[in-house]
Amino acid sequence: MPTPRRSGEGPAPARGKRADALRNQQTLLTAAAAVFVTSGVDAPIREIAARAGVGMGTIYRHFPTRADLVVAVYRHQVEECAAAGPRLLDGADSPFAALRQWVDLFVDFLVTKHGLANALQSDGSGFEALHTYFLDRLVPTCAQLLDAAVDAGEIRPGTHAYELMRGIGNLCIGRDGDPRYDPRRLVELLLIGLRRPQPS
Amino acid sequence: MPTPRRSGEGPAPARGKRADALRNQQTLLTAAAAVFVTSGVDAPIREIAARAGVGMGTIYRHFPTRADLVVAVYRHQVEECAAAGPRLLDGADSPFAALRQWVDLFVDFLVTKHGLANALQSDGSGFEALHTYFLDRLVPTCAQLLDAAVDAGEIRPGTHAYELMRGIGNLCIGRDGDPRYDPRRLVELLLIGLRRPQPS
DNA sequence: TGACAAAACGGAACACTGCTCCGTATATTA
DNA sequence: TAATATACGGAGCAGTGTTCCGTTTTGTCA
Repeated sequence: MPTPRRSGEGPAPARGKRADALRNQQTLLTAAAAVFVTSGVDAPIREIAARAGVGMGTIYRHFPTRADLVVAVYRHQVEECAAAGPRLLDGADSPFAALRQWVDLFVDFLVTKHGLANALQSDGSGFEALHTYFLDRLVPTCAQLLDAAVDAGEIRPGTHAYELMRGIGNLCIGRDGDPRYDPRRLVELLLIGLRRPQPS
Repeated sequence: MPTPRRSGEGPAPARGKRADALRNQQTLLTAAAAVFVTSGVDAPIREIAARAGVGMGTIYRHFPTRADLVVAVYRHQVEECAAAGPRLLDGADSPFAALRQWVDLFVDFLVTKHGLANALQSDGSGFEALHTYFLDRLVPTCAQLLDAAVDAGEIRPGTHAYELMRGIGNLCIGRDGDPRYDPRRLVELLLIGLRRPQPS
């Protein structure tokens, strides 16, 4: 019955993989999540492997680049964030309010992940894919909210979702816990800057 | 005559240093500047040493941390930027215009230095001093411009220069040359966000 | 069940980088 | 010129990313 037939190629077969491989993949995700919390997303690979009780080879086999691992760990939350856009658009008082709420969501996500915002913009070796995944996944949602706010006349047109997302991500970079620097305040400033001068 | 007496301690004696030491220090600055352009401010120390034709020990003796070297290379430009504040305040049409011009100056400086903005916020080992120097040097100037604009009623009070500077610095982080991301546009948005809703 | 092939594992080993340490070379002074 | 303080050079250690291959485990089939 568990015929491992795989007609096409597709992104996520997960069929035909050996039981130990599946087990280890899960173990690695759990270990990585834990290590990310304590040591940040750029923790030594060895540390994650040790935590999971596997060898270095295993980690690289499952997650060829660091970005693959980070994406896997945070995939759920990113997808959730992407999905929240339309919902907020429906529920909020105005498109701009929805945009603001959504941005808050995104910022909350970033600031609670030690070093993630940094990694997102890092020009380091294994992080491009991370950058790409986040942007690919979230820019469309952001664009939808942005467009709605433009259509409603609440904000000036001309700003691209890609640029805004990167800007917000950038503002979230920093040693966490500095009371003199709160990304939220600056992000708020950025959003205010988007507004139409006069409500027409 | 060149009595090497040094009464106190002070920051910059530079007296009594051997001729070769002085020469090497200069050579290192030149080499570092060149390497920073091609390989970024986080180029391998070995590369800089090789370029200068000196050993590793020499570089560490003159510049104990990476930040010391980076600061030394860019000191002139940073001081210049700090000094430009008052001048702009005098010459511009309004304090806000002066602030904008000054920010432009700062952004221009950052975006033309490969990886400098990154390093400024890096939580890496040898970069804290860099962060500190830039902020110590530029925050007062920024605060002066900010206060003037507040006093003139052009912008809302409540924003701190430190936070603004860090935000601007953060926005300048990124792989340079991405046509879809222009720090200047976002910085402009930030400045617009600072303005008073109604010119009172 | 037992044997065999494919899949997966583990970790030694290599490369690269930051940084230190100390024997050697050079400048300065008397 | 001799003596001494300074400065130099680079080998060497430590931490990390990444690869490679001999060994082990799993799944299959007779």
